[in-house]
Amino acid sequence: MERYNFKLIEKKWQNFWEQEKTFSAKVDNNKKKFYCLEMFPYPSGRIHMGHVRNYTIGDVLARYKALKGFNVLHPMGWDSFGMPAENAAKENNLDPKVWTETNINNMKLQLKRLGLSIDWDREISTCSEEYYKHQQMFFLELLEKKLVYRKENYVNWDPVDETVLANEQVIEGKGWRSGATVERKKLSQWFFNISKFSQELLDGLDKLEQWPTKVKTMQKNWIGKSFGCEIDFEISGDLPVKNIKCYTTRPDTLFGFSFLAVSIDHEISKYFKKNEDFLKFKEECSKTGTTEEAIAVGEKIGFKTNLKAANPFNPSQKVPVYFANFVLMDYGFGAVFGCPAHDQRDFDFAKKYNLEIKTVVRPEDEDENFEVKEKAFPGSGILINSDFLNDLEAPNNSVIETIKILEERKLGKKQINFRLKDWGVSRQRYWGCPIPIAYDDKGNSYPIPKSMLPVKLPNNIELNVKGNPLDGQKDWKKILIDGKELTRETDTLDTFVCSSWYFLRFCSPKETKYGFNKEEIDYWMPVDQYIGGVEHAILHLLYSRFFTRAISYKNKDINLSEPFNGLFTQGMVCHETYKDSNNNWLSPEEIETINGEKFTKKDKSKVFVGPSESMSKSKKNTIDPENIISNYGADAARLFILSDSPPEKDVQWSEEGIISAFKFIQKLWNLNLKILEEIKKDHKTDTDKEILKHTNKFLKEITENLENFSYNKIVANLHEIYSFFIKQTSKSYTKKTLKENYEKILIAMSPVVPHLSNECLKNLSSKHIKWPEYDETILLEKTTNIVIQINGKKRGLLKTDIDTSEEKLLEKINKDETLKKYFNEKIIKRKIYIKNKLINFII
RNA sequence: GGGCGAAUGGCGGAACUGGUAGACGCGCACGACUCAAAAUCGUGUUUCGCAAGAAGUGAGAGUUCGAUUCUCUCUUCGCCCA
Repeated sequence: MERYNFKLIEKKWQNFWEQEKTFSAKVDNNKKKFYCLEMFPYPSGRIHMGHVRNYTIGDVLARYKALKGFNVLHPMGWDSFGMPAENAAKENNLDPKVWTETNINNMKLQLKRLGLSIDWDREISTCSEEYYKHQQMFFLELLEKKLVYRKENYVNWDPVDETVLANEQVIEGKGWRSGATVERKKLSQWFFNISKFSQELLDGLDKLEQWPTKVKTMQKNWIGKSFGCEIDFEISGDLPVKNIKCYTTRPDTLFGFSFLAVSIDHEISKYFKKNEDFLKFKEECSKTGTTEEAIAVGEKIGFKTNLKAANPFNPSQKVPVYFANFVLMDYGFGAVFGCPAHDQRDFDFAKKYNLEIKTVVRPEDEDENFEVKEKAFPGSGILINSDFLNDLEAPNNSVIETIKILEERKLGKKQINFRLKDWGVSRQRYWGCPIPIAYDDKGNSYPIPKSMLPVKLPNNIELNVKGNPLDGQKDWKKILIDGKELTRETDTLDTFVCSSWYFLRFCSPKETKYGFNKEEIDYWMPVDQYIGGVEHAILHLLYSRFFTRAISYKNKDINLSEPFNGLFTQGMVCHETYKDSNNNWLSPEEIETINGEKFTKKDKSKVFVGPSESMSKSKKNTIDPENIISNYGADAARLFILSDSPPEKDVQWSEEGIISAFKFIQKLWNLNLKILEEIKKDHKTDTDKEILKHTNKFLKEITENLENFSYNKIVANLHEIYSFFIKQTSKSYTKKTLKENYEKILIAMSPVVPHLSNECLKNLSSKHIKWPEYDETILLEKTTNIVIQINGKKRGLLKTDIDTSEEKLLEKINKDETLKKYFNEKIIKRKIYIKNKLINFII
């Protein structure tokens, strides 16, 4: 048998597609469009298995839709700004630009070897001036529309490296590189007013029918709409503070009130500027990180003031006012009232400072003497010890009732609050899109005129400096606007900004006047299917949903709302983990299997096999896609990455699996050779019906599985139809039927194994390739197997004509010898007959 | 602590709106080819049992003629949030 030369054939087709520009997309108003997009990669240097899976899933869909007659847009680009480039450049003394471009070239070659149906003419890179120029323009536009503003905000500060850290660079409260304890530091930063769209972003989720509910729930929780009220607390004490406003979702627990806590940035802190103890306390607070998690996990500490807050329902009750580290200024009013019995944070705080813990809600199965002791009880129940609020059902009824009373007495008012905070986009880094702003010496900001864009990043600068390298660029920082000498902003934009509009840029990547061309986005947008990892379920997707709205805001010409009509989140690629007897991780290459047992190649010692986990360098269980493609070919890699698990779940990579896929490719090739021989002959008898039936059944199943993202089942379909055809070729058939049906099968499998399929189709001299429709009428069966159940247990199968009447079936059953023993002259109490499926006798 | 989801052979996983549990693949066993091995092809493969048969979809209950599928309780695991 001729060996299938995947290297030659895959290369041949990849060249063909490139030369013919097979996947080049053009606006065609007579054709229905399909925009298929996978999350673009960060150019780390090499593709990994996660990419292979992501892009194979997308490619199967794009190729299928193209065969279905859609005008498909399937682009690819690079999310090429960001910290890894800056870090790598620092370590190896390189220019981040050179590092990034080298990586892009390398990864592009790797992706091309996968045989993806990508329109490479639309390739974009977010670190290119042609890209970020438009991003700066958008920034200025949003600034004009007052969707961008500047304010002071906390950052994670590494005091040793003198640099700002991203949340993921803070590991257990320490800087990832220096190991120094991270501090909170206030910096003036730029913000996108995403919270203005909170309600819209929430409402929009309901329209996204083709999104996983899981992702929608996550976004809902992130936006965090809450229903509550603001309460005005009367303050007494030695300071000129009359009132403090609090936001609460649980006003019904007011009778459990035992302290009032405000953020260290609350406006009353101005009276404590000279208080040594307060300043010390403030410094203490700065040692906890800025994440919500760090604040939640960290110790709750407070600073007691001499102020007292009165309970609005009981003005004679006066409780102390504290500054507390767990109260955030940007949520509500930066002040909360403490009810220790029914909130764990308040409880911890009350325990520490010996404050009263008064129970005001009892669980339904407890009586009025119920008392909170070991931990807070935040659950639902019945109000107690609450005067006129007693016996209300908490929290549903009690919250509404309490707000009504507070409003009547003019003590507070109903308020909706969102957890979603504005998006801080300033990053104190070099390798990002410069923010097009300049300052005068008083710190006033000026937008850089659009005619002066892009603000280019300076090349070849010294990166091994403390803080932001752009800060040291004295010449670069100087700028003259309208005769005024100003200093440039040295912060760059968060890379999430780059990925918030790249899908628009893909529609018209060469447009020079603006970030996109209106006609092109009108045709292509929204993305019909977006595919990527669930790790971007919140931020990237939410920011993109914000960006399309922000661009459309106050703009008559542009009306974009949801950027991604369909979303699919694929699972991770996992692999077994290996350790040697010294508990060191071993990579799959260091291992060999002898008689089913695994040993190290080096010294033949025993290998301990651990559970399959997502591929990571630290566990050494990664597989390099490049080796896989070189050894087995792109088609085999594609086939296997799809085969074992549904795309939304994790898949386990295994040596056996890829080998099996590789063998199957060879089998398909052998089948092709056999059929090419057979169709030269002419047979007189025919078993055409069999071929027609199987082919149509296959086409029906594969089409349904493609539509439902059941790509793992497609592989099963391919195996089944192969088994049928390899047997069928030894039977008789007419030449024409064999050729026609085999051709349909080749087309149907081409989204999964495009190189092999196209080569086989070419050998058959096939033209006019389009998705083969199946014929339902061929699939109609004349007979069916009816399940015979007795008391719900399967006791036999009877082959009968389709739509057999109950009487006729009963006649048949009575004649059946093997079924007789089960009835055994017993009385049939009941019969359930489901036509063409089963009959159940209750005896 | 809260939310979401999952649990099916030795393994990955099928089973449409409640109707033949285990498709397809891996692994394993046996056979053919071979001096032999690999490759390839064929057959078998949920468990117990020689068989007839019985049990069986994380555990326990419920609804139903009938439950992997629906409801409730619990256990374990995963993801996200705190």
